[in-house]
Amino acid sequence: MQAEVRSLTRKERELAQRHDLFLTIARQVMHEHGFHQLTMEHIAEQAEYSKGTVYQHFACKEEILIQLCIRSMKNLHQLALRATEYPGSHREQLLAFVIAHGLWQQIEPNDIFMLQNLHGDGVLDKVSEKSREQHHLLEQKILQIVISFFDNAIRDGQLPVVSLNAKELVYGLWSMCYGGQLLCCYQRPLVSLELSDPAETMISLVQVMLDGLDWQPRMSAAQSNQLLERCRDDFFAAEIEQSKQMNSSD
Amino acid sequence: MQAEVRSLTRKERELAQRHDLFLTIARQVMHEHGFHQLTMEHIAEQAEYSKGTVYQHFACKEEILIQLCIRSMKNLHQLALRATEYPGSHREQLLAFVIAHGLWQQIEPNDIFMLQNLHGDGVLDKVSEKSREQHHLLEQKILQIVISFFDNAIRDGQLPVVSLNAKELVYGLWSMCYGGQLLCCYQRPLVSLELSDPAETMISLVQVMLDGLDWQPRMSAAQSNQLLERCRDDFFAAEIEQSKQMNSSD
DNA sequence: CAATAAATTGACGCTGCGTCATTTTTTGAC
DNA sequence: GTCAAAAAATGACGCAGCGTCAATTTATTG
Repeated sequence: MQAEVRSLTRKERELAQRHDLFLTIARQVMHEHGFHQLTMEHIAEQAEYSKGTVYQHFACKEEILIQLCIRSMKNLHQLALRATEYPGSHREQLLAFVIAHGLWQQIEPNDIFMLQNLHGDGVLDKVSEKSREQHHLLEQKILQIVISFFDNAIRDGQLPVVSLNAKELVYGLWSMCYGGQLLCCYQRPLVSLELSDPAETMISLVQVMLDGLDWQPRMSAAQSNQLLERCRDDFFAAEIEQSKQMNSSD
Repeated sequence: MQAEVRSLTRKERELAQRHDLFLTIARQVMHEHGFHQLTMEHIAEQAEYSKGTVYQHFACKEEILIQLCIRSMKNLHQLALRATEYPGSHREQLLAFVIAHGLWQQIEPNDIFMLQNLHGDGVLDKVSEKSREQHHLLEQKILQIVISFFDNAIRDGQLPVVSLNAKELVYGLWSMCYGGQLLCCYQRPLVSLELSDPAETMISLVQVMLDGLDWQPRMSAAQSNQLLERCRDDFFAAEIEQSKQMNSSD
């Protein structure tokens, strides 16, 4: 019985290991040549397996993409959870998340391309129901954390209730962060805006938005910079290190 | 001589007409089935020409896409130009543009998909230098108009100079509007945010941002709504009508 | 009307997806 | 250790769609 179990787990380990190998190779190829250059043959070749074996793990190219996206979003989710633990005001916690979001992008700039491709036409249709659900759930979890920052601030009287509710404000924040990341990827249109540090600019822009909401306590530019440094060099250090290791192993 | 000229122009007219026909069919197919379902064969078939003839007009699928994007962005450019003529404060002019942007999206929701696909992986690489330049130029022109709203407001002392300059603020505005449009397209993730009217929400969010900048004169919710109605029902009526006609002819 | 130029066609080669019958490897009973 | 049954791996195959180009059709002109 024990032998049977051990045997099964060895098999399973091998399977999981290969699954990871394929994902890792796919990621590398995608980052070097883009999603549309990624071919199942190429992955198989690189991994020294045949195409059929790759197809035993992933029903299609798109399935590989979404699994890589899920991997990346798990990192973001970790960062979001960590941000809820930031010792400070609700406003600082939200900003910690925005900073984490920027760091997440900086650690692996190509991941945002994957996310963009995931929403490209016909991709989500081809993907397995399971992966789609997993991705959606992860997105909802992150979203819920961000909503809670707003809800908590409203509850504690630090964010006055205006015509916009918490969810609408999250829509704005999400739009700006996501849109900003995409624009940075596009590169071409942005050069004329001469941004020296888009991630830092984004933090200031979020501060402007929070000021517009009159979210207390307000923060000076110096306080904002201090928060950024604390988050980057200290508070998220462990998560960043972990992400970096995950990515460098590819 | 005249006969020769007349003959040439007739030829040219026919050519231009067919060029438009192909674009129009491509647009329709894309809106019905998405970019990756668009095939040169299909276009040729629908237009009752052969594939080779389509290839005399467009070197590849991607060239069709970018030309459609250029078409759509010309509409947006018209709206931006019109916004500069809005009789009101600089703040109102900027908001008029944001409103126009929302209307532009509402008139043809699928156009934003085209723009997203344009930035998808490997698309801009395949496109002709000429189209890429044309697209870029159009984008720059629109961007320049938006920058000028900020510059003018700063010059006239209505927008106090803060740590962010005009271009950085445009980055924020653009990120939010563009990101918001994309999120609306994705549909799935947004349902949990329960937005009744994303376009209207976006205007309020921009107002929040402008309040955060302390851009004078401030506007009440009532004034904001009034501006929206004036823009939608009156000020941009001609441009909207024109766009609608262009799109319905497909 | 014929010669020439221009436009149009669709068969062809190619790449890459996804399948599945065949081959190879692993397993476990004896 | 041997062998039959099960599991895993393989790559040839069919298919779709891109882009090309030699051959054909249509238009122009002296």
